[in-house]
This record gives sequence, structure tokens and C-alpha cells, in this order.
Amino acid sequence: MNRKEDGGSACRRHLELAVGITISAYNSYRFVSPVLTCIKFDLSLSLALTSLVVLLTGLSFLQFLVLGDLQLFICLGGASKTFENGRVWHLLSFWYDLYDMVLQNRLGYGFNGYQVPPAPRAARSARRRGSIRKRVDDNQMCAFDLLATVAGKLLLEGQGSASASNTQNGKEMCTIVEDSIKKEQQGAYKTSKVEVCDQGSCGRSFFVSELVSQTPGLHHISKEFSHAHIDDCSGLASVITSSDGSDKVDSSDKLISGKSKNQTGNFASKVEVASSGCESFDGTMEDENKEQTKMELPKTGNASNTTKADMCSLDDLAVRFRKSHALVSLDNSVKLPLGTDHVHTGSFPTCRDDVNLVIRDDDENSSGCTLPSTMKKTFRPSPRVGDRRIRKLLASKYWKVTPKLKDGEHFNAVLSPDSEIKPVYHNKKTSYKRQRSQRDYPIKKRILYDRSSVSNFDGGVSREGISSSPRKGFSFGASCSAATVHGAPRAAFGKSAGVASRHTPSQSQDSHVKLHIKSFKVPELFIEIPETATVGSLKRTVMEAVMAILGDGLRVGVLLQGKKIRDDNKTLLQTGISHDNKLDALGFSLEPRHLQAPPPPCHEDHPLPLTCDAPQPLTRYPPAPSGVHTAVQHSTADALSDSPFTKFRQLIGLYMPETNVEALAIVPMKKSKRSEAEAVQRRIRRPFSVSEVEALVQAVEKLGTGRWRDVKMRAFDNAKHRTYVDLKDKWKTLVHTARISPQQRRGEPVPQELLDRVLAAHAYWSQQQAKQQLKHQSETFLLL
DNA sequence: TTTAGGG
DNA sequence: CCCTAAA
Repeated sequence: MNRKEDGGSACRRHLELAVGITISAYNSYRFVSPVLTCIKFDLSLSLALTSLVVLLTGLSFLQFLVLGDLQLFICLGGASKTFENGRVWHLLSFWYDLYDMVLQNRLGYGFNGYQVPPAPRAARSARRRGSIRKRVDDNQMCAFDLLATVAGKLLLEGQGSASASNTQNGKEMCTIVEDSIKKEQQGAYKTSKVEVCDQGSCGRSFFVSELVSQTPGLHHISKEFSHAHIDDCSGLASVITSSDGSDKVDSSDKLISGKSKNQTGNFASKVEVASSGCESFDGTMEDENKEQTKMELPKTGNASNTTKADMCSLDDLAVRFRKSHALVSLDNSVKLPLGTDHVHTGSFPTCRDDVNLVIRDDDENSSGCTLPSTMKKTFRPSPRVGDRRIRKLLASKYWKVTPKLKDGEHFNAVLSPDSEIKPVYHNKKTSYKRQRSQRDYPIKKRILYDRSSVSNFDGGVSREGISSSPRKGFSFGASCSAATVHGAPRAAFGKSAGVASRHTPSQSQDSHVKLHIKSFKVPELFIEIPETATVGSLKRTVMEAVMAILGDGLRVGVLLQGKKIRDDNKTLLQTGISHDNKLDALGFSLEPRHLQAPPPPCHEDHPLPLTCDAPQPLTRYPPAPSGVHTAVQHSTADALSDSPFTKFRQLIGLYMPETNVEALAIVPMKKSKRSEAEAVQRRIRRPFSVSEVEALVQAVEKLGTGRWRDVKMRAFDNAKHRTYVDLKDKWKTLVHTARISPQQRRGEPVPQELLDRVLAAHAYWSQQQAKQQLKHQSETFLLL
């Protein structure tokens, strides 16, 4: 429950329940989240980075829904979707947290502690930065960091000069920035700049492109993100090792100074890059979509003869050099094995600002993707800071698989034990040296998550899904399997690396990455519970909220004292909720609704396979669009076409009209106004089958229309869900049906023969009843 | 609880 | 299917 401070309600107490429910107020529950069990993200991506991004996006969307406050424009496999209405903060912070979680590998991290900033504030980035850095390896820089910072700036500025800014201004700002940057570059710094144009259709699997939104800030942020992403993809620079570790730098400042040093030429004389992604980059651009790529290489004395690749690598190297300490260490000698010429010392300084844009696609085809000129520049709060940030960004360590490695070159993804993810391009000849630790475990062209490596987690990242189907673009699926996680759920991500290397089958393996989140928490579902609430009503509320967020396919289980209890709505609805500390006992879990879901690997962990009285699905709240309720299946290789993908599409909003988004976002928050009566769940409608009708008719023929209890016992004794009232009602409707014309009848047609019998029986027993009545009356009369 | 009926 | 008066 760290990081949980609620400014607005100090009086709230936060208790973390075993199943992930936090009670924050006396009569309200703060569902830090129902535990989401077994949500699988199946990514057939060539890049782990991309996977991550997608994953984050998917998850962030959850957050988004809950918070309902962000706008994001995402191009996903060609389809784009805009999420409106919001502040970037939420998403950013969520990313942040996720990033944190993923890379930092914090044990027991859930989303429970997550607190949404009441309002955008610049402080966040700073704040986070500090904490994160300490927590982490110090090496961890990430795009998110940058994003957050930029976002903060933008938001602040946007607020400051808000009124003046609109879409137009955004563009202007962009331009201005760009200009300034250009000048800057052309001026003091030599830069290698790559302009890529044409966005969209790059065939990249995932690409966060510009925001079309009205929010300038978002636009910029988006760009930043693109940069991050892309750059990351370009992540060539593998390892520049240094013989002397003395140069390790830990802070940005130092890095900067390092750079200065570099600029002055005191620096590395040799740069060694095994295989830089630049190569692939170039090749791709050429053979790919024939996108226009323009590279502007300022002809500076030293760099004049450098090739594109060189520049690229240099850039990267430089950046990485300054940035990722863990990855790159300073050395007196740096080699550039790109097969290209060597770079002179002088060229290094070049890299300084640039970063403009090396856009690389992670896609196997890494197409040179392009950004409109307006997107070329990243927003910079200040030149200096921007620089730094960008560098950080560039240095962010994600891992990626580069498709176009040359023979003998292997890409090594390294997931260090401390969750560091490092891209390592490894050349046969030039293997990199590891200075800092032995934690680099190269694996070939593949990113593996080993379950065993995350054994301490409830769930881990499963590696089973790692297969590759490059070119498939990517598919994303989420599937759920029955699993109830006991104890605080933890999202586990690559915890270690070492093991990964063991599972390095063949290089021919696809780069299909499957991330498996066994459980995570839906952050901040806030549900107020009226005093009169019952467990059942609460459950229903939870269900609604969950469904609003995740769509159909899930059911909510009720846990008492950590144990799953039989889900009997009737009982639950009558079970009040004590508002004292006994709340701890109550919990909820999310489970897949369909029964055919294969039991999850973790099944044994569960107390009971979920039991449900009725085989039929529970009523959906809200009603899901047709098709949505298709059973969630375990993702398979072709998740694209199947429900998992559908699921994902739901997640990312393709599923619901945007008009609903806002509502959805609000739903979980305040929905308690309804009367308790309304909160009581209505029984599921179970149309009578023909055979049931027949049984009913037969029984009534025998027993008459006034002995429903007997009818029930006689013909429906084992049909628990059919009460005698139900039978009576059905008879009523049957009679009505029989009397109306066939055209007016609806539902499953009842054989006319049965209807005739219904009328006959009805007539007969009505007559009998009348007789009985007369008799009774006469008897009474006689008595009088 | 069961019937009977209206909603 | 729900709700309930009435038995």
C-alpha cells in the first residue's frame, strides 16, 4: 500500500484485503481492484519492446477506463483509435507504474497503491523520478519518464497559456520548437538527423503517433512517445564497454558532463559496436515501404565521411554512452565495427542533440517510419532538459529483436535479474564485455521469460507463448482462465534473466512473445456501498463495474475470509454487509465465465474451481454487444482472429462506442444511488424448452391448474430453478399463447399440439374449478 | 408456504 | 419474471 495518499480523504483507512480489496471508507469500498485473474496478453510481436508497449497500452486502458481521463491516439496494427477526454497524467502515471513494475520487478507490487493524481502537476515527474531512480538500478531510464516529464510540462504550460492554445497553437508550438532545434543543431552542434516521413501505414505493429486531439500537449507527448518507441527500436548500440569503470556515471548530470567531455574530444577513441541496428534500419527503409527517408547529415569535418549507418550508430552510441551506464560504459576506446569506417573522435559530439529522429520500426520489417515534420521535434521544456530527457529516452533499455541482423550477428535480449532489460547486439567476433555484473545473459533472437525465474510470484510471465510469427503484425489477446489468486495478487514480470538463456531453442523461433499476467489489480474502482447493501448487491456492483471495464466474459466470485463461497445470489442478496472491521472478510475475484476454459496452470492454488449453480451465464451488466460474450479462450497463435483479440479490442476501446467511454469511466465511481431494490439482481430469464412445456402440460392435465406445488414436484422436482410460481406463470403464458394467433407468438415455437392440450386442459380444469367453486358456495350457503 | 393475479 | 395479497 505504498504510495497511497489520498489528499482528499485523510480519514479513510486503507486496508488491503487478501483478495485485493481495499476499504477506504466506512460505507464505501475502494476496490483497488477486484483481482483480475489470469489475463493473458498474447503478443505476436517481434519486439519485446513492442510487446511491452502494447501491454502497457492495454493495461493503461484499464486505468483509463477507470479514471476516464486521458486521450491517446494509438495506431494499432493499422487501426487507430482515439481515446478522448482526459488528462495525460493518468495514463502517464500508469505507465509509470507499470514500467516500474515491469522493470523494477518489485515484489508484491500490485496496483493497489496506485493513486491517481488529483490534477496534473509537474511535481509528479520529478517526484517519481527520484523515487524510481533510487528504487531502480539507477540505470533505468525510460520513455515513460520522459513522457511524464514532458507531459507535466505541457500540461502546466497548457494551463498557463491555456486559453491561447488550441490545436493550432499546438502546431505552432511544434514548429517553433522545431525551428529552434534546427537552429540549434545547425549551429553549435553537429547533428545527424534522419527525417522520415510518412506515418501510419508503416506496417509497424505498434506505433503511437501523433495525437489528433485538440490538446497540444498530448500531441507532443505522443510524439515523444513515438520517439521513445522508435528510438528504442533503433536500439542498436549494444554494448560499448570500457576498460575502466571509473567513468561510470550515475546521474543525468554526470552524463551530461560526460558528454561535454566527449565533445571536447577527451573521450573515447574507439567505438565498438557489434552490429548496430542501423544496418537493419537502413536496409529496411530501402526495401520496405519505400518510404522516403531523408537523412541530413551535417557535414562536419569529422563526420563528413561517415555513412548513414555510422551516424546512426554514433548517435545511438553517444546517446547510450551518456545514458545507459549499465549498458554502456565509458571507455577510452570505442570501436565501431559496423563494417563501416570508423568514426573519428570528433564525430561524437555530433550526437548531442539530434536524436531528432531515428525512427525505426520494430517490426521485423522495420520500416522506416515516418513522422510528419511537425513530429520531428520533440517538445522540449527547455533545451537543456530536453536534451537530457531525450537522451534518457534514447538510452532507455528495452529489448528488441532486430530482424535484419546479418549472419553471425545475434541479437541478445538480456533480462537481467534485476529486471533490467537490455538490448544487446552481439557480434560473433565482438562480444561485449560486461563490466558491471554478470547479469547479462544473451539469448538469441528471442526473449524468454522463464516461469521458474519468477517462481516467487503467484503468476509469472509465462514463456510458453514465445513463438514467433513475424510479419503477423501483432495480435493481442487477453484471455482469462479460472483462477483465484489468494493473497495479494502480484503482477509478475520478467524477474530474471539468467534462466532465459537456458531456453534458447533455435534461432528460427519466431519472435512471438507472450506475456502472461496471472493477476493484476484494476486500479481504483471506487464503489460506494449503501448501508443497506448486501453482499449480493455489492457483488453485482462489482460485476457491473468490471464488465464496464473489461467487457463480458467474466464473473465475479465472492470470497469470504479468503475462501470462495458458493455463489448463490439469493443468499448473497440477503447477506448484509457489516460495516465494521469485518469487512476484511469480504473479497471478490474475477473469473472467466465460461466453463470450458481449461484450468490454468495455477489451478492447484485455488481453493475451489469456481462453482456456479446455474450453467447459464449470469445476466450481463450492462448488456454486452453481441459477440462480445463469446467465450474467452486461451490465446493461441492466431489470437488475431479470435476472441482474445476481440477482448483486446474491447480493451482498447474498439468495442465500445466512444460516447460510452465517459460513462464507463464514471460507472465504477458512483453508481450507488440506486435503491437497494434495484440493486437486487433479477433472476435470469430461462425460457421454457418444448420438453419442459410438455412436462408441464402433462402434469397440469393430470393435476389441474390449482396445484402448482404438486406440479412442481411431479414434473420439475429436479429443476431447481423452476419454482411453482414459475410453472404457474408459464402455464399462464401458455394459455395466452395458445389463444393468440401463431403470428403473434414469439420465442421458441411451441408445437400446436401442446397448445391445444393446454387449452383443453385449461378449459377442463377451469370448469372443474368452477364446479368446485359452486359446490363450495353451495355448501357455504347450505351451512348458512 | 402456497395460490392467484396483476405488473 | 417479479411482487404480493390472501388463503
